[in-house]
Amino acid sequence: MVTPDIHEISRLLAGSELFASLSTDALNELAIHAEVRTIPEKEVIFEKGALGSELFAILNGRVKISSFSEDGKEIIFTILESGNFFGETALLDGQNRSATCTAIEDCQMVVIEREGFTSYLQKYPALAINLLSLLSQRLRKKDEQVEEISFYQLPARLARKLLALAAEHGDVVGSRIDIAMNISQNELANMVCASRESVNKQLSQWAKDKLISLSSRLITIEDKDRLLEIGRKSER
Amino acid sequence: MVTPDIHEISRLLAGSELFASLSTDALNELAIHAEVRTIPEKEVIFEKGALGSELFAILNGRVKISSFSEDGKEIIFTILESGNFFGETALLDGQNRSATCTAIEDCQMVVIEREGFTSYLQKYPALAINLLSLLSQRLRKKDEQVEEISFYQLPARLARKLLALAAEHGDVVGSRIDIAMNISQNELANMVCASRESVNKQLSQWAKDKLISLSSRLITIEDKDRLLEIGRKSER
DNA sequence: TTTGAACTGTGATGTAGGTCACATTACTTC
DNA sequence: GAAGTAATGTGACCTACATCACAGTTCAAA
Repeated sequence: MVTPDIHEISRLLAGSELFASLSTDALNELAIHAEVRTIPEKEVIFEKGALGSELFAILNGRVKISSFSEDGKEIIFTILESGNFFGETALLDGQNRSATCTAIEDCQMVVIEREGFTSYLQKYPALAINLLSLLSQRLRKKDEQVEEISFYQLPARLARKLLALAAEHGDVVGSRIDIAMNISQNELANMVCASRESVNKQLSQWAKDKLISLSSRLITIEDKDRLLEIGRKSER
Repeated sequence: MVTPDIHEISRLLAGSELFASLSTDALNELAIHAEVRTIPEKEVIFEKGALGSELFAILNGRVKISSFSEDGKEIIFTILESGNFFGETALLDGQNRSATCTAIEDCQMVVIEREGFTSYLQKYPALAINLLSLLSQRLRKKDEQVEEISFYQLPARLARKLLALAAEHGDVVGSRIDIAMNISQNELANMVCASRESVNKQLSQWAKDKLISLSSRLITIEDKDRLLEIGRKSER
């Protein structure tokens, strides 16, 4: 665990969607309650149901937010990356962790404890209002997630997820987009509520049809328009 | 549209989960920006995609929050009643309405416009913090909704939904619980992401097995324990 | 008190996609 | 480089539920 000086932490915080709008003085004040933490790939940061009220702001690396059923099935709610934050739910409503969070790459985070944060919220209403806006957007996204699961069938869901991953985490290479996150087809299946086998078959089919190309752990979107098309039609 | 005096509105606001903790003075101040509105059964209060930034606090009656697919399928996210509020998403993140809202009974609401509300948020950080906590709880509930859809199959989903409706909106009559909301089996199906026919067949079966009893627009839970059991097992 | 319209009940049929059971390939680490 | 583990690819089979197509009921309004 590295702990740089206050001004360094303050500078790092300014890169987070949550704290971006705060003044340097305000950030310095918050930085007192913060520390920088390094987390290796595959480490579980917290588990659903656990106690805990730390807030995490990602400096670099990626994290998955997921939940597991009794018999071990996983659903991945979202993947977060540099600039995003998480852990706010348990912090704000005082209950247990609502989902499990796992590093899918080596990560660095700024970690803030509840006390520091809530007193700070009270002092800087602008932060509270910014957070309200961000939470609203998250609610909106979750509504969309529910809609996708219930309205669309697998091909549309998968096409949409690929496009969303490309937009959020992809690298544009000419007219193609690489999705090179540290994600297996199994995890991709868990994002679209489908079995690994079904996802694999659909991806293979699309690879044959030149909509995408597959190489190990890398999906490249070759024909964005046709994927968009598939994502639009085929309602359930 | 009835518009009672400020003190009356202020008194009504105090009954809302959102404003309950505010002082009388603070409520009076907010009441200036509020009006009382009466909405008849079946009226659409706002539609997904529309512009609008009013916040609604329900005084009495019930409302459904839902969304429709291209080809007319509906998914009902939640049913809200007296004491609940809605409309905050578009207000807080400044985007369009994220879902459609329809009165399922005659309703009375207190309606507050964005300007009044946001200036107020800034002035009373306690309100902001209360709202943050409530939004977190809503996020938590949405996560659960996604989990239910993807982990459980119809019987479990339906059993859980009946129990949830009973807990939130039911009337206890001896050892039974009546769910007498103004809801058709079709709408119940839309709450559990299933077809009306499947829901009907499952309900009929349970009625035969004396787990529930059905009379027109009224479902009575006769054997809560067995429903709980069904809600627990039968993972997908 | 009749007459639509909306809701409920129930069988027959179809299918998306899950599950199972492997084979093949890639990635680690010794 | 060998050996083990994790990830991918692919067919055969099965089942939960949707869809379809009615018939019977209840409700409202005329």
